[in-house]
Amino acid sequence: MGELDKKRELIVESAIKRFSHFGIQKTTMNEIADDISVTQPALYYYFPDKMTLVIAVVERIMNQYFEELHKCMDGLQSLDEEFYCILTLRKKFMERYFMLKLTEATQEVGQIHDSCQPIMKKAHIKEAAFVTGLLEKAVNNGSISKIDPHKMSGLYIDVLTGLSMFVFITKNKKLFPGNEEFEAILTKQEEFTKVFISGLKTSK
Amino acid sequence: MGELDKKRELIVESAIKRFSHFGIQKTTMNEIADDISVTQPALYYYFPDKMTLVIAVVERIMNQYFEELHKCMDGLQSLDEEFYCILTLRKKFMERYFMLKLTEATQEVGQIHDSCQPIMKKAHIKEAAFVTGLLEKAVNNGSISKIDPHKMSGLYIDVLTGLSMFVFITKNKKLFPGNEEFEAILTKQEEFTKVFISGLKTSK
DNA sequence: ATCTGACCTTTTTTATAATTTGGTCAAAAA
DNA sequence: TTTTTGACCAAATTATAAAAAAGGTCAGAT
Repeated sequence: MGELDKKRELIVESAIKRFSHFGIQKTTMNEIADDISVTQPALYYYFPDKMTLVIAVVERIMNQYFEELHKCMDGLQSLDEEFYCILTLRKKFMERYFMLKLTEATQEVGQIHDSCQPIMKKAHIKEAAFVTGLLEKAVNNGSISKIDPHKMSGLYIDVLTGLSMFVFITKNKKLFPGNEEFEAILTKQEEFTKVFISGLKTSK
Repeated sequence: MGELDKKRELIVESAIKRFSHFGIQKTTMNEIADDISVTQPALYYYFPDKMTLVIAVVERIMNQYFEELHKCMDGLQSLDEEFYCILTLRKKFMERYFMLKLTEATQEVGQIHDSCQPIMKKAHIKEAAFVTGLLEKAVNNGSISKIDPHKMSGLYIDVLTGLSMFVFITKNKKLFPGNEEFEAILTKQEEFTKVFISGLKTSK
């Protein structure tokens, strides 16, 4: 890793910290510049604009997610275990990066968030493909019936996301969701997963 | 029905029309007064404030929903048919009364919407109880396994609502959702319902 | 190749005035 | 007595303009 990439890393790390805590909108390029003890124009030597930096940050987070996803999946056998692992990891990342509003439960439509859309879509497809893989394995196992893995993985992830939004919107009268909200989400998702897997065993 | 109630009806009907089209916030008491050809203070003889009128409107809508729900349920046998009927009716009402934002997919927290919360909660409980009844019947039928009807009905409705929010938030870049969005919601809900019912047959 | 100070333009914030809206009340009309 | 009105008020909303802050550029220093 060259000196240039090393500095880029430094910038991204500072950005992740500030974005996670204050949100993207409330973080200025000046603050990030101060963090790494350079003037603000120096930042623009490494990232042409804020949008590019945001994308780099989101990309890094999603990569980390998939890295941990593969790691925690190690040694698991049943679909139940695997799905539970996904739910837990999702909760972890949702709590950690809630302020980035990547699932944009709000509709403060900044062009910044629009720029994240392609990368989030890519991540969504990747995650769906991963779940599809798990389902295909289970089908071949014979542990579930011959459903359409692609279709079912999409449905599964959409419901998970939908349940998150449901809890955030209906129970989130406070400014920020607390541990209770994240726990409520996980509980609902677990309940759903149980029935869902049962359904996959006999469906069609 | 006395003369007083008749006029109240008139006011509520005008309010429903304007609320459905322009939303609650963008409808003024003056406009409603004009609709029924009286001055604005006359309105306050029938409803002490706007909040009370809004509640009357929402109550009327929910009553209509449950009335139609019972009606369209007539003669249906299987859980599949009954759930499909619910989905269709939900779509109908969601399309018709979207502008009231009763599920508040937005977080424009007006005290007006807060005042609707109790009545919406009541309606939610009522709907959940209704679905619970369907599930109990199915359990006694033997058409599904001995699950917890109360818990499963809550889960089912939460997922339905979550899927609505999911589509609205992720696909609604336009100001208003169109027919495509409502269709997308219905499709997802149908797919989910299929697996869900399968799951109920073998769960636990 | 990396960084800075000076500079520019566009957004966002702030402060303030104008308007609208929800709501009240004494008195008139029915 | 029941219903409606015109006149009125206070709070919320909107409109406008000024001030500040933000993103971004660039020639030149290191």
